[in-house]
Amino acid sequence: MTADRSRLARPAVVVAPRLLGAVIVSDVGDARVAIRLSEVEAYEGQDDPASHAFRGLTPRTAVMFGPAGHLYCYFTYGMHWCANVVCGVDGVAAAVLLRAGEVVDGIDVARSRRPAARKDTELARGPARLATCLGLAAAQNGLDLCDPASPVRLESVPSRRPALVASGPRVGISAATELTWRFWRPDDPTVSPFKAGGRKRVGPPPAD
DNA sequence: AGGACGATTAACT
DNA sequence: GTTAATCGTCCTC
Repeated sequence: MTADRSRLARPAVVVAPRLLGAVIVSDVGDARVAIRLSEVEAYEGQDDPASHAFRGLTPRTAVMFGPAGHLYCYFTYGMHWCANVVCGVDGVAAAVLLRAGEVVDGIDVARSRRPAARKDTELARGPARLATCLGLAAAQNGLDLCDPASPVRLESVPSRRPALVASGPRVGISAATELTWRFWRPDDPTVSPFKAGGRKRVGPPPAD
């Protein structure tokens, strides 16, 4: 069952924990890969200094400002693609970064796209790894995940927030590190390792 | 026009 | 534990 758009048209912080256990299905490249999500992060747009949309609408962030249920793909570190589910009402930027999951279909295709993975739990353990498994890049930016005819879809979104959800600071950011907007399934082996965010400090250490 | 930096990963010591 | 890879985006001249 493809996701109901109205359930995604809420703040990213509300939607994010509810996507744990949901399945994203990709038919990109005439091969199917499906991933059950185990780790996500919420980004709330113009109020959130860690969000790409913090400084307003640009060509890159335009999809984040659009209606919920679309795919926001971005390129980072000169080599990696990452994928988000757009949330919130039309005109308000919000998105959930898909950080990790378990490959539940197309495992041979996922392995071929991720030759460096030594174990199946590493295939989609990290946002760029997850996007690579699914074959997501620029061409998939903006796709409608709620359309049953779309090559990339969101399915099996739980009707209720899962009973077991862990939360903590988001990974790899240097602003708003006090917010615990990363959500994951505790004890799931596909959850990515935590890395403290931001670039290395230069200058005196923080005053306690 | 120039430069700093990044919602990361893999391969090192 | 550290670091190179690698380029689009955005900010500041």
